[in-house]
Amino acid sequence: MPVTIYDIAKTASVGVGTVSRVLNNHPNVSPKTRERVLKVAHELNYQPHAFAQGLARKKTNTIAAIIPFFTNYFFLEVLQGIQDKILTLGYDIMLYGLNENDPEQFESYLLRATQKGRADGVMLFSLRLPEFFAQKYKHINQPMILVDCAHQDFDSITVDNRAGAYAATKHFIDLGHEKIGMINANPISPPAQQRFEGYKAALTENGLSFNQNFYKSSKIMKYDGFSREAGYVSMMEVLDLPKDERPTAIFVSSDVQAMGVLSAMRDHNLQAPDDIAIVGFDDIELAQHIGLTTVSQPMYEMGVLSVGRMLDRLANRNGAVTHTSFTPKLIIRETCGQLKTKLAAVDE
Amino acid sequence: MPVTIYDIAKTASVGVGTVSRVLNNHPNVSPKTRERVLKVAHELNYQPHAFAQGLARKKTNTIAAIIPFFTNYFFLEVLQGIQDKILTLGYDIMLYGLNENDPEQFESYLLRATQKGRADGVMLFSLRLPEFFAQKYKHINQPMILVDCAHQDFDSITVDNRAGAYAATKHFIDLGHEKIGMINANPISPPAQQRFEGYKAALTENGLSFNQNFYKSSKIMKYDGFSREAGYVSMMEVLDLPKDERPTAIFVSSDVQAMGVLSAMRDHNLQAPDDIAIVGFDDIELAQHIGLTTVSQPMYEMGVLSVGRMLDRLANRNGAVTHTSFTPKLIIRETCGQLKTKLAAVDE
DNA sequence: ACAAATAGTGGAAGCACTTCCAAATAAATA
DNA sequence: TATTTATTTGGAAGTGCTTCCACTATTTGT
Repeated sequence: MPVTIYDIAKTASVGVGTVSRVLNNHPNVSPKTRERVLKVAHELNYQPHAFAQGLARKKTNTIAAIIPFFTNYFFLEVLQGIQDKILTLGYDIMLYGLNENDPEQFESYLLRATQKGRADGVMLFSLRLPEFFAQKYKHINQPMILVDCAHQDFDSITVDNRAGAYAATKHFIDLGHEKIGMINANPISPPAQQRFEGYKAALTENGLSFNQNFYKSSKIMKYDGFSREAGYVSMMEVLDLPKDERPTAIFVSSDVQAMGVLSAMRDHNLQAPDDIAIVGFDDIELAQHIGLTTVSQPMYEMGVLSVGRMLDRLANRNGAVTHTSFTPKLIIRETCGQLKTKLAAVDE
Repeated sequence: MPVTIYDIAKTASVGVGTVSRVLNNHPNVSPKTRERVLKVAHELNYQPHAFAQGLARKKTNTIAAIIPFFTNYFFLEVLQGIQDKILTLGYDIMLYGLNENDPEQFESYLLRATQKGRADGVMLFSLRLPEFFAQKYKHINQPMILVDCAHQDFDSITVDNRAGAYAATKHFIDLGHEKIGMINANPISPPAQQRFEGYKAALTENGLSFNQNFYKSSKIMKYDGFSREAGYVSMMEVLDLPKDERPTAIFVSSDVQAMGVLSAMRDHNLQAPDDIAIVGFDDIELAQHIGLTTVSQPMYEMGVLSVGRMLDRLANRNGAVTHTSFTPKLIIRETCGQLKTKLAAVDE
């Protein structure tokens, strides 16, 4: 039933080699034969068998993507970038979506994605690569590129969390704030650490000192503390402080957390930016709906770029490992407020 | 370099047939041989070649999913359901994500997903299947199952839009509203039509008449009018009406649109539910953050079920076509307000 | 017109597996 | 113990394609 190149060969009275050559645009086949074969192929409604091609070519034309489906939808836009780029290049995407932060499931996906003959390469998103796996994997001749996470032995594309956090904090300083706090996710997460560093650097490099009372990090493990609940809890702690000991502005390490922060404020009948100014991080879709000032990452571009890296790597397996970092940019909306002086003028 | 079953066969001094039998848990292989082969396979760190298996078995163990990435993130949760279910079954997912509503891209994905030897079946999400393709496809012996869309010739899993809209509208009626409006997406979209029908039915079956002035449908083509902008524009029209001619409650055909509706209200210094009560449809993540009453679809379950259908179909290609419909349920939050009488008592 | 180079072609071998068939071995029956 | 039956086993054939090698047909040069 399914038509193969043998059927074409027979019908067009040529050899299978010739058919293959025509189909793959190899030179060295006369125009008349080429045309005849093409005609027959079309008439028979021929479709190449993907797996057979893959087997013979030792190439799957597929790349695997392991993506955390939970938290912040960061991946979604990156995925869109990848999608657009990759399909124009004739590759397909094999999707492995983690629904929760389960190391076992992660590993099983990793194993599966890296199975021989399944995909030409794998892309890993926002997931910490277990060291033992990295070691094991290095010897396999299959490229892996890391997006929003890093490992010295593999190509990576990341966002400069430190710079983003710095920009957010600096913005508060420029607005005239002096009591600037931060609500962080769980510090075991590298991005959380980096964002904290940026925050601290902005403070100290601009003549403000780091005040432990204004800094809350989460101990919640789920989603590494990048959750609405974590933000809520931390903000509640902040609001336990007497009114005049509270920070006047808070940089929150993610937009989802900022959602929780905002809820906590509402529960205390407080408003951003009037009572406390807020800046988030990520620029999830929600952010624009609620007017959250936040730090935006060029997600789509990261996706596109990561595909480029993958192809480079596929073409040249032994090139030097590269690490690319994008600088995120501050998107100013309502929750950060305006210049303090201006505000004061209006208020009083 | 890569180890094949021949390597195992040689090392274990058995034939390749035996190796294959062991690896596939066929009976008729003595315990000792089985053990020996297994041991060697493990020592050599053997991994079966996915494509070679696929070719020989005439089965890819992959299913393709064509999904619109744009609008309402409905698909995301469905995808999670699919993901969880499918991987436990040993299948992989090939992802084809449409970034925009581009028929050409859609068709190219469709072609690709249905390519011979690429996937065992394809799942189509929220996408209208072109009739010519349906006809063409029917003859291919590859299952296709439709999620959130339908076609008589293929299995489908949908949501009962009519029932959902009915429930939303009925809720307003129960709350005592009499001037109940609807802001709809573009009526060319089947779900939009169905939701409109449900709205209308609820009205007429409960002694209220349909008032053309309270109904606004969108002419916007982008996303079939399921967008924030569309909602905003329609609501602005509504708000052009003199205050006492406006509806007191509005059912909006999607949550994204409801976002726009709410913005429009804010721009007029109006609040839900105090000034106008609002109910949406979809229950996107946003909805709970902003307290939007809405109609929720069992998305995860739909994903899980769709995988089940796919496997059934894979096992029995000639069974009767099935159409499953889920009844969505009303999630009551803040934007719909409370009983009119109660409200009045508080207000005055 | 003839040799030498080139273009075009058929088909075998290989890709890494599964599966079937026949042969060999072991177990069970008489 | 001889014979039948059941269990194991090796390996060839097949899956649909690419690629290489040898061979033929066509040009080109002289």
